[in-house]
Amino acid sequence: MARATTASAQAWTDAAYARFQSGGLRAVRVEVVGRDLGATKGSFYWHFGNRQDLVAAVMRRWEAEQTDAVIRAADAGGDARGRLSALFAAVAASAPHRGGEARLYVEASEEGVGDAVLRVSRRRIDDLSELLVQVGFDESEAARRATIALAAVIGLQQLAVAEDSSPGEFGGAALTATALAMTVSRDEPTSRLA
Amino acid sequence: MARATTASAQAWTDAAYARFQSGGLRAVRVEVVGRDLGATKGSFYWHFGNRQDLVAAVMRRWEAEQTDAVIRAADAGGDARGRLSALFAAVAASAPHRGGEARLYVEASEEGVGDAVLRVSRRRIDDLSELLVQVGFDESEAARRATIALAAVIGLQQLAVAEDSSPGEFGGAALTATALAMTVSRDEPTSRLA
DNA sequence: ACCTGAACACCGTTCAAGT
DNA sequence: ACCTGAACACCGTTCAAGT
Repeated sequence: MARATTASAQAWTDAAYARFQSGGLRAVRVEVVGRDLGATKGSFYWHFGNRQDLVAAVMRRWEAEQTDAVIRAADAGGDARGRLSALFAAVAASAPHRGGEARLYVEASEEGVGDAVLRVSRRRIDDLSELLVQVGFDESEAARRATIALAAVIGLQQLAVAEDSSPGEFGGAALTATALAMTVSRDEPTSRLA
Repeated sequence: MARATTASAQAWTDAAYARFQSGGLRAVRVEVVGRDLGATKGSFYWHFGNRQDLVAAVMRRWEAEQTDAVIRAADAGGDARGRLSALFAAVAASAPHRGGEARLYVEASEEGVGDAVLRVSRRRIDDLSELLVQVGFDESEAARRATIALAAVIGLQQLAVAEDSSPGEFGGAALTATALAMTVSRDEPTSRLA
């Protein structure tokens, strides 16, 4: 309806999203984004209740744009095993998301928008889990393995962030291959180890 | 030497460490810690160059206190296999470190003290790696698997933080058992057992 | 040598006032 | 309806001044 309103709130969200992509949620500051926009803080507080609302808008956009490009990369074709290795390779290749996702889990919960990140995580676990069922795991074992695999990806991102340097010891193809092997192999009866 | 100086800087570090333990590195703020201490910011800037120095002192303490209680829990006895499962169980049991370590990877790198967290991580990887060598993996495969396992632990912490609730779907014993099974099993690549 | 207190910059938030 | 500009609170940092 109010086109101008929508456009202007949109402009704030656009500019905030750009800041988010390069510097994480913490880079989404009202004053800085306003400067990008050539607007004052008064303008912002007309369109949004507070900074958290802007952060929430950024996360809504992020969640919507998580059209799961990585997962789709694995849908290229082939059997479940081929798709699995394509998926792991795609994740490894997209790892240099330096500014964004690695920090997102902690930041999102600190900013009160952890739920968006959780929904995306669960979706990824579900997708991976489905592939694991296709290679012979039962549902619950597949779900657990998918969870661990996603956790490993997240953890490697954390380690890479702490490491700071770009390629680093936590990003190699060898690690990806190992992670895949750990996810799909099972010579040990789980019962015997617990 | 200057006993008073040492004591007072010590007092700042003590109070800062308490804040860190309950609220992470971000809770280490000069004004707040000063309030805890009944001192002014002027006092702080006599003992420290800036806030980062205080954060660094906190991290030095943290690293020193990482006497690896978890790893030692695994040293209780038994063979490598038993120690491995004890280690995983101990990690799972100590997971509810709500205030501290989960946020540490991101926070530490943002505060410029990511190296401390990296050193502790490498130490943990080395310890786990050694156990994996004892159950038959070669050095490099063991190192990779240990890295993935640590990453999974870190990632599960991230997910739990995002989830916010205490017990949660990312902290169960079943997941721990699965992680252990994934770490020690290998029917896929190097298929021979001795 | 150690500390206080006031000042400044930065950013989130509010609000009276403009158009 | 939409925005400006000034104000305030908060916190990191500096510094002249006290003891």
